[in-house]
Amino acid sequence: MILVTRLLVFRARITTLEGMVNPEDDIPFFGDNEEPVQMATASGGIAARALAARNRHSEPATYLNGLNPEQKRAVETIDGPVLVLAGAGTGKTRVLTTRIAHILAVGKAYPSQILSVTFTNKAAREMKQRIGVLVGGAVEGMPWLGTFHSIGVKILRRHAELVGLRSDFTILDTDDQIRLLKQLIKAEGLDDKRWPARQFAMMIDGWKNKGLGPVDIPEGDARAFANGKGRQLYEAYQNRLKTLNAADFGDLLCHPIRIFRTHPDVLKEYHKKFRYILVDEYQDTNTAQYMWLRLIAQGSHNVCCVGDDDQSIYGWRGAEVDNILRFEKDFPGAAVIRLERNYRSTAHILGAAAHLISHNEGRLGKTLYTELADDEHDKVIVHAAWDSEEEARALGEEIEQQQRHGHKLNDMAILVRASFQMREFEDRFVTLGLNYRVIGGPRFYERLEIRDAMAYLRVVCQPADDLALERIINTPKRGLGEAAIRQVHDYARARDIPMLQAAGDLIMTEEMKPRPRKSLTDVVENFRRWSSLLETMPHTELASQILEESGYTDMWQNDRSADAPGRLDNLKELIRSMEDFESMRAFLEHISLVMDTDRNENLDAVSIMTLHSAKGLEFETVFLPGWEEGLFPHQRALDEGGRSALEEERRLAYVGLTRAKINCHIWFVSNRRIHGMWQSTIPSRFLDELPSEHADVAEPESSYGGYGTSSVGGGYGASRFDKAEPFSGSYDTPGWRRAQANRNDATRQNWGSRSGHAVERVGYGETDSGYGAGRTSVKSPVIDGELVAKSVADEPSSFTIGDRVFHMKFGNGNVAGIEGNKLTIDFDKAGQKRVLDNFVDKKQ
DNA sequence: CATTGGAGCGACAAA
DNA sequence: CGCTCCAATG
Repeated sequence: MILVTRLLVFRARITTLEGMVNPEDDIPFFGDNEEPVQMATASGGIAARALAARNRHSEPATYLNGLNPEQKRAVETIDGPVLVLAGAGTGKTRVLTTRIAHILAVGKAYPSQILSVTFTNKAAREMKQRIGVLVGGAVEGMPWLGTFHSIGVKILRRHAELVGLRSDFTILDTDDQIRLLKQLIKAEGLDDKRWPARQFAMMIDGWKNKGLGPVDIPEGDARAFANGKGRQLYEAYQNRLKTLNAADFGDLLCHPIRIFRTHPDVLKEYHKKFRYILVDEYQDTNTAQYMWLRLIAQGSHNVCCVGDDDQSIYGWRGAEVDNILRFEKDFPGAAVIRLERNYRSTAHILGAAAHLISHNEGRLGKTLYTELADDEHDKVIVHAAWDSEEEARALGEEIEQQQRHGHKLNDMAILVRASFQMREFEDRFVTLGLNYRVIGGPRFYERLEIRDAMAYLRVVCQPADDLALERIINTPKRGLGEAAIRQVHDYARARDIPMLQAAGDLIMTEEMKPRPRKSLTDVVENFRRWSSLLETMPHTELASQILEESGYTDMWQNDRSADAPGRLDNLKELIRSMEDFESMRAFLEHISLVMDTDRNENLDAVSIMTLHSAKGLEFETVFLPGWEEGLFPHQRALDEGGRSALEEERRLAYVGLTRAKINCHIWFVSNRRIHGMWQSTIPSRFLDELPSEHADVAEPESSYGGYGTSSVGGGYGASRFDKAEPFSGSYDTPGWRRAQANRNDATRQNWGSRSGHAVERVGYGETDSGYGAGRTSVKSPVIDGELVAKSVADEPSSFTIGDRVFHMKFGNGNVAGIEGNKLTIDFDKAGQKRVLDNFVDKKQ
């Protein structure tokens, strides 16, 4: 009852607002979904109640309670440009959401007049949910809360015709993009092996990240691909997209920018529209996003960007940390607010992270502090494991241990550098029966059968979608082979019409052989019928009808292979998930933009995800496996990117550490399988950047220990880590120094001796000695003049077929084949394996 | 035209 | 290792 009263008061307040707003300022925009919203609904909301309370007693709003002075300032400074430099765990999201609540509460804007941009769908979802807590149902009136891409689509659909598209354009994913590019490269008469479409797709992505169209790209870039045909191909690609009525991810930003620039009247609408602009993760904006934002922000100047330069991890995607550094120049008079009090992590975790990140040079420099005492908490713990299998096993045991101590699986996460690391954990957890959830891993919508089904739906919704048609025109098999498809394709290209239309024309002629002609007629008629049902039949029903009538479900039912039933299940799941959308088009748009599905929200499960997708999240316990040179920092960063790439890797490590609230466990292994071959690895340099006051090495003898006891070929002696002393100062022999200088070799090989005595752990004395400048030639690691390993065989292998050999992991075996320095060995116990010759000893 | 097997190759991160 | 592409066969 009391609640109801408060809501009424709040509602009254909103009504007043309506009165206050100059009608001119609120030009009805897109109508339907943007009616002025009733802010408080049955669910109420803190801000709503707070405001109600304030109205009665003139008290400060309670939603501001509990904010520290800086946070409060960031929330209340709503007019003019504001830059919030918010370190990890300093309540960034809270500031953003409270700020929105505040803007609404003081009546400065309608929910629909706030533009709020995030990077990931997850962040958008979370923000929406948290705003909902504050302002209740008013959040439903915020159509402009979303990712750059989803907001870009929304704008583009409204003005598609200004860039030569129709508003029902298709959004192509990377896969479609590559297939299309491959066609174009071939059509140009180029060798698609020499000029891989994948690489060209990346170049185009890069250009679009900078907001460059075909005419804008630098001459050098244009020449770099396909014998100087780069620009021409890019142009052809854009033209083809137009014909296909399609846009790729980059276009979702670039097209709106072009529209804003060429149509000031359109831009003006948005200037009036967006009274307040908020941007999350500003350090990750790329040039295109930055331009987009600046164009829009010219209107109100009420732009608030929140970011942390230490968490900039998307440089490879074109992010410009500069954007955050030059904010004050771009928006003169900007208020800059620093949030440095960390509410998330223990002092140990914070201390470890801070020390690590201090090795970076290019940063604004913030000092995070916490008021949590650290004497009762564990340090960051570093574990060593023999290989990735054992890493998974030990990590699994650690999780079970935690579980026995009453910790929820939901509070634990495994954060990996690269997604291929995930599988090992999944395998292990399946055998353990441990619940896990993979976030952003191999995704539902990337499965073959799902993509096929989607292709059918795409053609029905958007008949010009040739890529989709080509995908399924002969799936299931209908006798429309390469020849027939080419015929349709050529016919279509010659007349510049969509393939489906071409097919429709072609079957009326005598040009085709009878058999394919009959099949093609069926296809064309089917699609015509399905399209005509689009407006009348419920979309889920239509979808299952399409899959039935096309013979697609039959195809899998007749399939005797083991995974066919699973695929049928997935198709059912696809149809089921369509129910949540109001139309087939809405469904298609959703999945092209947000590929992630997290079902089973209420299941208690460990999360497995990449470090990149972990940004913004937090967990009680965080596991960070795979801290080895070459994996983390990643080899490509070491080889190509120089110092800045390495610093980005370090920021990634920083992000990983700062996800943890209480416990943080790091793992490194000495053997990892890369490309199916076992390679020896050395611990990541980042481990040496953890200060010993905040990081400990796990005792090898603890419950998960037993490194040397691999099941295969076991009993080859003590663990190499028995005497590991990771944080014990530096080694200083000449050979050690040379080894360090050379450690940027393409392959990290067999460090230390193989005879079982203590391993020489990397003890970088000074941080800048081992890497950075001066990598002129690639050499193999050398210890005291002895060549330890080499990645490329420049001389014949010293082994011959039939040699009896011994391998650390697999035990004894016979050499069965030799290719360069790669040996195929029949092991007595482990079967046939391929290994590098450095890892086996010849027996006399 | 479809199926099959083998060679060859490749890979980081995401909307 | 796992995928795609190609050539050789049914």
